[in-house]
Amino acid sequence: MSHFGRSGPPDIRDTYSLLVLNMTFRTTADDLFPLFDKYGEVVDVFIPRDRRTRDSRGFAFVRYKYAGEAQKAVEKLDGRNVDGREIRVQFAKYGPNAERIHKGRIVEEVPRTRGRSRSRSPRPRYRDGYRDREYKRRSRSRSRSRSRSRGRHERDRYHDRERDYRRSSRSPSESPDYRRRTGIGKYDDERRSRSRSYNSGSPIRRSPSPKRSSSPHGTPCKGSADEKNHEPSSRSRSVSP
DNA sequence: GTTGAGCGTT
Repeated sequence: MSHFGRSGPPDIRDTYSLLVLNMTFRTTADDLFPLFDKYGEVVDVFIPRDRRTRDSRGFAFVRYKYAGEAQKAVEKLDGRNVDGREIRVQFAKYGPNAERIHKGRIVEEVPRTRGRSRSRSPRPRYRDGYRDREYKRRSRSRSRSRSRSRGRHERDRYHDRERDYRRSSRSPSESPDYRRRTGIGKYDDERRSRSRSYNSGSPIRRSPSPKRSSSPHGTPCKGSADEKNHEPSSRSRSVSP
């Protein structure tokens, strides 16, 4: 077994975590275990994988029982050619729960934003993250083009998935039937249709160009002019897709 | 089929 039959973090209390970088995406824990086990007692080998594709991310964590062995493995396996690529072995700095790790060993738990932070420099934590950008799907502020393929694929796939999800599921309050049955005024219907015109096509996408999106008084966009040309009554009835 | 700096698990 690659994961030692474990489901969660076994015991990193007295273990020394090593971070293996620059390894191939096809390298598995089973391939790293014999290599690292030769230089010491390996407690566990874990390779973070994608939550959706379950694909390797290209790095792994190897936990040793003793720091001496870990250090030895770092010096010996650092630069070792694995599967046609030289891996980079170094001590882990952070833990899964953001524990502070010194030499791969947990020194203290995650500190709060006060106290020790003053003493230490507010180093920019580059956890731009994998998780953050998955859940927050921020494709704007993330100008850090670190990876071209992976980020692009993730964003595209998530966009598609969200679009499908939003398209397939619809709240009853947004249903024309519901509005008609509840007896909401038709002016509301017009308002709704106007709102839909702005969102026509992209449900959540906002116009990237400010001059086009905000035209409060003049230079109406094509959509506004077109909308005014059309009859509101017919639009009210043609709200149903 | 791709990718390449990094810090992690049902």
